[in-house]
Amino acid sequence: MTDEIGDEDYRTLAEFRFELRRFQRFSEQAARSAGLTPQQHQALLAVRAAGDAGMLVGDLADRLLLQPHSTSELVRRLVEHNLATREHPDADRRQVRIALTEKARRVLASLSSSHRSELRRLRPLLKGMLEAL
Amino acid sequence: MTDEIGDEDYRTLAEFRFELRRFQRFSEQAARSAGLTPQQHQALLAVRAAGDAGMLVGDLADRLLLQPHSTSELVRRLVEHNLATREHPDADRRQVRIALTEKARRVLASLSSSHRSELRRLRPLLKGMLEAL
DNA sequence: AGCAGGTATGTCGTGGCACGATATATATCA
DNA sequence: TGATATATATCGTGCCACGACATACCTGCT
Repeated sequence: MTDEIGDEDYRTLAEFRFELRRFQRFSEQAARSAGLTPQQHQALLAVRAAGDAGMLVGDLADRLLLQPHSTSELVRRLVEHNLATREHPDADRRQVRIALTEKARRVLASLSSSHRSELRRLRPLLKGMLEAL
Repeated sequence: MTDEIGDEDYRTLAEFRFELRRFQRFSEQAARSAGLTPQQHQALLAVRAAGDAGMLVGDLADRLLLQPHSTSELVRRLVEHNLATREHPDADRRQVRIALTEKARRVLASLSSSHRSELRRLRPLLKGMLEAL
């Protein structure tokens, strides 16, 4: 929009996106090796990060940037795979509160550890590219 | 795998992924506003960053982390929308060299400028989260 | 030269995932 | 109590990358 973009900027932008794709590929691969789809992994992480009280379907939709009804389907699959439980709080019985199963917590702990390592490995590279912009 | 992951780590990982999703949403939205699919945008950026000589389908596949035949379909759509040209080099007539059209270069310049701004805006946030891991 | 095998790209059919449109259940408030 | 809003769910659809396979071309070996 404002100032010009030069060859070097294109290279940096392309390189940044390339590294993001590699990270996502790493993450997808790790999730699938653990028996999860990438989306299921992201859902577990978001619920776990929200704390012990669990999370509502709508809140999860906000964090995943999905439509509520897409999130509803995702949660159905989590329950189907014994990764989450659904519960209607008495306060508002339209809502559905999601909590993780023991199995989910176990799988997520392992995935998160390898992700932290991978991100630490990528850190200098990503920071360098962010500087270059 | 090695050391334990605590509540704080889960929050940082979840926040990092949330910001990545937001950036991708921004990027998708920007691409669609410019009349491109997100994949088309990434393809144009990769070809542009490769330089004036253009790029082979296989090289583009490597940069986009796609299968060559998926990339072939993507390139077909680029040509269809007057965003790229295909050419068989004399040296090896199996290959297809991709070059950007003027239209593509114009659209990409505008998109890249807004992406650079957005990334500069995000920079402190992303760097902070990378530190926290 | 000619053929066997490799390489670069392309075609076709399929599946998964998020979406739009719509439905259901529950809550809130005039 | 009825009207409207909110939270979640269901159903059918479309898109994109993939697997399986096909085609064109190249290269080395004999």
